[in-house]
Amino acid sequence: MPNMEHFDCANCPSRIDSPFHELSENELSKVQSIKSCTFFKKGQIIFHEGNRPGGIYCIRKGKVKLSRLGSDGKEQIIRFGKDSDIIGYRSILSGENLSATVTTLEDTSACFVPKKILFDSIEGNPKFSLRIMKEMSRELGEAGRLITNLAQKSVRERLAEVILVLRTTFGETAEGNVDISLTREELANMVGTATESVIRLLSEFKEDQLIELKGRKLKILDSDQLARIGKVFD
Amino acid sequence: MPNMEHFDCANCPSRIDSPFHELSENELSKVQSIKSCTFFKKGQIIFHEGNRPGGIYCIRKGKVKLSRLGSDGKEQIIRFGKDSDIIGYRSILSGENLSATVTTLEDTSACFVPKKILFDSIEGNPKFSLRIMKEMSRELGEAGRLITNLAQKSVRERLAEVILVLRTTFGETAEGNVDISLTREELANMVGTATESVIRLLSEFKEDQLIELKGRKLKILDSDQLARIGKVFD
DNA sequence: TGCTTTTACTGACAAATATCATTTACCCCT
DNA sequence: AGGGGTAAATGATATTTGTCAGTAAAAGCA
Repeated sequence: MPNMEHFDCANCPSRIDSPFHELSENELSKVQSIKSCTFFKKGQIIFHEGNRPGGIYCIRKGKVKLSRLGSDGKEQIIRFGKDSDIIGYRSILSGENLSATVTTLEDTSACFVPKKILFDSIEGNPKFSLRIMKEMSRELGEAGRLITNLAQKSVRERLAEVILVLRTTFGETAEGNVDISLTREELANMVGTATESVIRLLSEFKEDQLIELKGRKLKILDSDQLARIGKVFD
Repeated sequence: MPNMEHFDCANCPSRIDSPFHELSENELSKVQSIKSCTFFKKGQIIFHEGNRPGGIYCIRKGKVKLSRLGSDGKEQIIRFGKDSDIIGYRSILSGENLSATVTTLEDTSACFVPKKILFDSIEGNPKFSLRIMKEMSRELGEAGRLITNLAQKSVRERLAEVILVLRTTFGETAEGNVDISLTREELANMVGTATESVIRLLSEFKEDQLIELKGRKLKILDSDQLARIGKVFD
């Protein structure tokens, strides 16, 4: 049973970047009074693909992966969520089942907002609606890029790109490592390849002094060269 | 220079299925008075990736493909649009450049709605907003499925699935052919493979009596077996 | 309709990647 | 801090898919 605590939205640093930033004081206090905050340990599942959620989660602090099962039962990581991201809203808005499973990658605290509040906010505040739409638009653009990469790039290219994307998404620790800990299998499940291929290619990148590896800690040494390998132009 | 004509939204059969169905008579008449209808011949480009559109198009009648250029300059077909679909709204809503090029696959008539009207409709009508969000949610779900397939399925599996998806999307002609005409290269640009591979696999499917081929006309003979090959369970 | 350009097809070969089996390392838990 | 269990690494091999070259067919246009 997850730990509960009632955080204050008004002081939540993650709110500034979330759609809830668009709400009036009044609207926010309604969210505040109804939401519930939950603590998830690393590896816990927040949402399960196929279920119908009763609301969304707004991530206060933490990291999660969104993944789907392919037809062979293999996990495919679609995207990540971190501080201030909201998850589960796609399913709520479309009225479909959850299309992805959400799993924490480290200890995470997130606030559950019942769907009624979400719909009320959309009903009453066009700025909030627009903010949600903007978020979805961004995600759709991102999905299109991912589709093109998966369809056209080689495994080697995709892995190089994934390494760079991870740094962009999660940043670096004080020691200069990419600030996310993933297994080789999870990397493979992002790239869409076999775990062994990821292992071999990482060794190659390490051999070529593009990255440094210490267990799951990964440091980027030559991002220019990685970008060239991954054909990342932007 | 495309041909112009002013169609009546109120009588537009495509409006029923589009987000504009949510507008009041008043709101609709404003759209009606400002929109402009355009005729595009087969093969014409409606939107060009990277540009900033001044509004969206609502497809009255026709078929289009949405595609992006990969880093090697190869086309990737992301999805299709047909009667009652709206295109270009992602870019308008996110404020980003167009992420895809839209090209007509046959003669198409579509109505241009300036972005101001779109924003006004969102501002003034939450039902319209919700309808747009629902549409985007559906697309995001679809994108997630596509990502998983591209990452995990073999070329053979993907082609089998694509054939079935095309029939679901476009239906069949009176003769029983899938009601869309695509080149082998375009099929390859959906599947994410080389044109030669598509040609070989199509011949194989034909050999195995799963499909019938006459030039670009394609008839599905055994959709169950195709679904099994493509690992399509739903 | 006939002509020109594009598209479709075929084969041979090369390259990339998956698969399977085995060993080694390391993570995590109590 | 030790040890069981999972993850990582490596090698050998099979399979899939891409590439290149060349020919045949068909679509589109004057």
